[in-house]
Amino acid sequence: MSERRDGQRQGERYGARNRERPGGGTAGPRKSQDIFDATLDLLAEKGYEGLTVEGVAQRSQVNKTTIYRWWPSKGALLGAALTGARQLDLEPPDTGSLQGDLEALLHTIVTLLTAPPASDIAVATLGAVTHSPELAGHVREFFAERMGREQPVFDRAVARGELAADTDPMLLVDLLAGAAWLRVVLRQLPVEKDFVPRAVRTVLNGAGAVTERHQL
Amino acid sequence: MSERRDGQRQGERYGARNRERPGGGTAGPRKSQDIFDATLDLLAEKGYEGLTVEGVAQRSQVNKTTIYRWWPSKGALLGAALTGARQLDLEPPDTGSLQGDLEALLHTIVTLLTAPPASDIAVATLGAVTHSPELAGHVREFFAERMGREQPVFDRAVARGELAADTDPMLLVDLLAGAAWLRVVLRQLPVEKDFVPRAVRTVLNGAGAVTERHQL
DNA sequence: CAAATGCAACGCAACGTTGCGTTGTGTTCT
DNA sequence: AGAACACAACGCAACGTTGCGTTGCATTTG
Repeated sequence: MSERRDGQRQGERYGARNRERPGGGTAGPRKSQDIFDATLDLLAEKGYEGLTVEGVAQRSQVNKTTIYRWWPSKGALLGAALTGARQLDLEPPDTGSLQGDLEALLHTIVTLLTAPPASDIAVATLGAVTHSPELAGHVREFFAERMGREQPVFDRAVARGELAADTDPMLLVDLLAGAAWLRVVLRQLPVEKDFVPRAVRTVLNGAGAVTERHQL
Repeated sequence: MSERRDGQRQGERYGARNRERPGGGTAGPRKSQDIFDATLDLLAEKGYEGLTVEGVAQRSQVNKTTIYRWWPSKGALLGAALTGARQLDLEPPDTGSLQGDLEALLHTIVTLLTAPPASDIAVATLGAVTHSPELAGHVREFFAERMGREQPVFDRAVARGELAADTDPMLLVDLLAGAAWLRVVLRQLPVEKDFVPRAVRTVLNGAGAVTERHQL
């Protein structure tokens, strides 16, 4: 039932991304933005299974033939819609300390996974990875690109002496982000207030008791 | 002839009434085991979306009506099938040290997520959590029960002085298991040989550089 | 004009449901 | 004991519905 209850995607609707038809860049239907909006809206509302091409066509005021002429499948359509979605663009932080950066990073992730309407899109998309190889490819690229953008956080930390130079940044990110995913989606437990600082502290300082600490 | 053959025992279909049958086990259709097997097989083969009730009926040599008489939906059927699946029962380890236990635990998880055929079932099931609230409930219970069974690992570690008494065990498990999930499913990267020991070492000792370590 | 879109219909598969007949296994009644 | 019965479970066939993805042809639009 809910109609356009979002309202923040609208602003960037005319972002001129797919508008270059004559020039010959990225092609797409004339109303591609409407189609993408409808796709993400419906994904958020009904999940990946409930997302239907015919539903998208109806909401975006487009014939379903048009959609099929440009994208061969539901996965491809969603992939294209996500590519244009700025909602998942998270700026990597720079707070001055590694702990601060990681806390900001994890906090952003938790927010993305819990705060509607972005959370509906994010959770449904990541959950659909196991169903659509096409989507899986997009998600893989997304994570790879994100990792690249987060690299400076760790470079700075090494420069500050907060991190051993041979540390694997991806492992740290995976530990933190993975814990958030597991907690929110699989365990379906609320994220306590201190989840973020505790997780970061554990990853940085360890949970080991006060026994010996082998120096490097 | 009497024509009251069906439709009146709706109330006692699933749930409470699954008692003694000739087989002596938990009941359902006579060939429930065949049905469950077919369900998990097809799930592994085609994923959650490709899993169809009619496919299960065909493979298990049962009419689809029979399946619908006992389970109202695909999610319910899969939930029932998973309940009987012993493949996901992982014995919590007891190696003598916390590090050893956690490595064993994480190794089991990584194996479960990567080694067919169990991995197909596990990945598809966990991925389907975002699509079926019914399944989500089962998964939540599964994780809760697992956490309970893993508790002794941490109790022993505290007793040995390897872990501060106020440590949150679930956080450690979530960090490790979440990282595995993210690495395997979302990033779709291979798990390196030393992933397990490195992850455990990070969680126990921290990734912080050799600066000061605040002593408790 | 030509490309893009609209439209209507199609075959296909799976959904979930229904009515009715059949099987199998106990129970009861001579 | 053996025939008759009761009843739950099962099979079968068909139904209407939805969504998929496709096709041929008319119409709009730049």
